[in-house]
Amino acid sequence: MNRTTAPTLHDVARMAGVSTATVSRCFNLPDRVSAKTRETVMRAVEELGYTPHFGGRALASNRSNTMGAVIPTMENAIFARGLQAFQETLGEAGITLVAASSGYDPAHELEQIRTLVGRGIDGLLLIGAARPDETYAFLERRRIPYVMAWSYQAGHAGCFVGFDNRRAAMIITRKVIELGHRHIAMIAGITNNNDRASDRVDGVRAAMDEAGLTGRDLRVVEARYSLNSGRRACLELLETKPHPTAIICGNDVLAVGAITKAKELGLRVPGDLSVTGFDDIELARAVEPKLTTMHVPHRRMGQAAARALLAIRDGATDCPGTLLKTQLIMRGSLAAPA
Amino acid sequence: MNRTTAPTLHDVARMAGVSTATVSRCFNLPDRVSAKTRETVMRAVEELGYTPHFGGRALASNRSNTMGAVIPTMENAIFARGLQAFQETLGEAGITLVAASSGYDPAHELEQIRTLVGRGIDGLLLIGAARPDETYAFLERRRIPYVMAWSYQAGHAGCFVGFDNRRAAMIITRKVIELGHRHIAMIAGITNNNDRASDRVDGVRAAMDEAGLTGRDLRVVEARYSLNSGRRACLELLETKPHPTAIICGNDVLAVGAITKAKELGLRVPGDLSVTGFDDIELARAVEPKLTTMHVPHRRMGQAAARALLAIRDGATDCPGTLLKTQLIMRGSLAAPA
DNA sequence: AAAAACGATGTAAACGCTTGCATGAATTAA
DNA sequence: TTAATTCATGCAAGCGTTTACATCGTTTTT
Repeated sequence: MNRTTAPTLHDVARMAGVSTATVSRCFNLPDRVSAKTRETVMRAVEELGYTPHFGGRALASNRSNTMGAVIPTMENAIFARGLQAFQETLGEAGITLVAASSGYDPAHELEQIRTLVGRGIDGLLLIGAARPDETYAFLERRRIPYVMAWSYQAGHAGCFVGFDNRRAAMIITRKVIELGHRHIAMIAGITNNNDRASDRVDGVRAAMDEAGLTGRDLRVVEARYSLNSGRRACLELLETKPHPTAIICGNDVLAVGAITKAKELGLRVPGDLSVTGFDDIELARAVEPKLTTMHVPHRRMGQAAARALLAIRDGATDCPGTLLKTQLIMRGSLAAPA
Repeated sequence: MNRTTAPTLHDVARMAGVSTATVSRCFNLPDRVSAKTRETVMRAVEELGYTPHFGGRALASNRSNTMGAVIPTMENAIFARGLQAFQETLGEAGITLVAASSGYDPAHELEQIRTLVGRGIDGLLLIGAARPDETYAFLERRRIPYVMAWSYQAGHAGCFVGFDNRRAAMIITRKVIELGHRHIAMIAGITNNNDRASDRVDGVRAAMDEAGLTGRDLRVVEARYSLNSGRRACLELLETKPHPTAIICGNDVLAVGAITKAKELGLRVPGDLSVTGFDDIELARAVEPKLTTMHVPHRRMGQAAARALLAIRDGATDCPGTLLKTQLIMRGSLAAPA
């Protein structure tokens, strides 16, 4: 036995005393092989420590059993969690994940997509819908099945597995207004090239309109995804008069940053200032007061995305997209104004 | 993915009026081809929209330009952050990342490693050193270069890119003792199959010994990686007399859980109870009081791991491992006992 | 001017696997 | 008993690339 090179189908076949075809079938169509033979083969597989060679497999079957994902960054807990679930679900189906990150840059995203496609993926997970036509054109030309997560744009072509960011933001804003707040401010994520962030701003605006409050009553500051940006943005909002009595944040991290800053400035939360988040990550329950936020089912989204991609692979013709529900979670950081 | 229409090397060769070998060389050894020919070939490549087929390439060259990573879970911020940096550094070198997760289960880790190896990776990132001999044997037999991150076991074979968990835990414990604490407890991560967690416990014990405190003075409770587990563990520790005056936690998440529980129970932190963390994730600065913790350079670790793997790929013979430094960050959650 | 060296290109054999088709044995139907 | 059917397995032709090795002009050396 040659110990220096990986064992091949051939080695297994020889050891088990069968043909390579039979060994191959043991892996791919187990019920086409008699139980006895299968057992012999599997014993040889064990003994040799055989693992199928990806290249050979991809070449012969025209399938890579690999799916790609390009997300903004794994450092953001919501994507990390979604990606984890995506990978787990894929793994159950024998698919491995190839991952890349775009750093929120559409040009870089396209570059990453190109690389993954060249690597031979059977499907692709993307985040949101805001990207240049060029990217969509590339995907169409190469016939790569893809799903977009975290968004759900009814008018947009393609397959979505996400939720209605705008509507969710409306719901949380309605609650804020219902409690009596009139001076409302928003700390939004960076909206450039980010439909999730901009939809949330739109949603807040829409709810204000609906309640007869004018856009002038809403001050919006954009901030990068970090506690410190949230703190800075909060400070900026509190420097001008009249103070807002409630700050609606585009995500939990910004909200927690805002809360800590507000407390540092001697404000009571929610007594003097209410703050709301969005996402419901673990952080939301670590801060005092606990964060009132919009719960997003990140894990379920990752799972659903994986299932959608698997369905397409298995021949689903129409888009097996999913519109997920979010849920308003009332905790301590939102109350009626003083 | 429709590969039946994808152009092949052959198509390019025919169009350019050369052999497939020449086309291949245009990609891999451009200076072995005359400028004129190369230009003709590249024009054909452009026109056909040709992209090399990954499977064929991997099969023929026995190289994939792909590296793998098997981490416990991406949902843990420290791994997500390290993986992100790992992927970025790899990307700069034209390598793509294939990712899988083990869920902290050694058997599952081996399974994932098998899959990735079968997929044809040129190198592998693993977390920690605690895994069965079988796994190491497999890697050796398949001659897969690998590095282990988050740990640094001097006596252990293999290449480490990590830090000394034991020593770091000693340092933070010394500080706790130095401030006057004598009744100390620890909330550790699950130590089973986790050398980072068990090294941290060892470190705490060692520092206690060093100070002449007996092991009896240290109560250790293990807890899963979640806020709630930290809360439960904290409660458990506070139910028995004498109360500890300081709780050393194996990671920040547990520490934050402990702090929130302590505050709920009406204890002042750090007045009645000091709490320390480990990792220094963003959460550590979101809680009140801010967490005294051991800073771990997760991103630098991911980068260093990528660089080590690239060095090995490029022929480095001795292990290009790295021992990273951690740093004690004093914030508000640790003070002298009342 | 002949010999040697070189450079550009082509030839063809792998690489490890899947799969349509063929084969032959075992089972069932007639 | 014979023919038809089923089932397990083997045979062998690819799949798209890379890469020794061979080939054949061209240049350099002697």
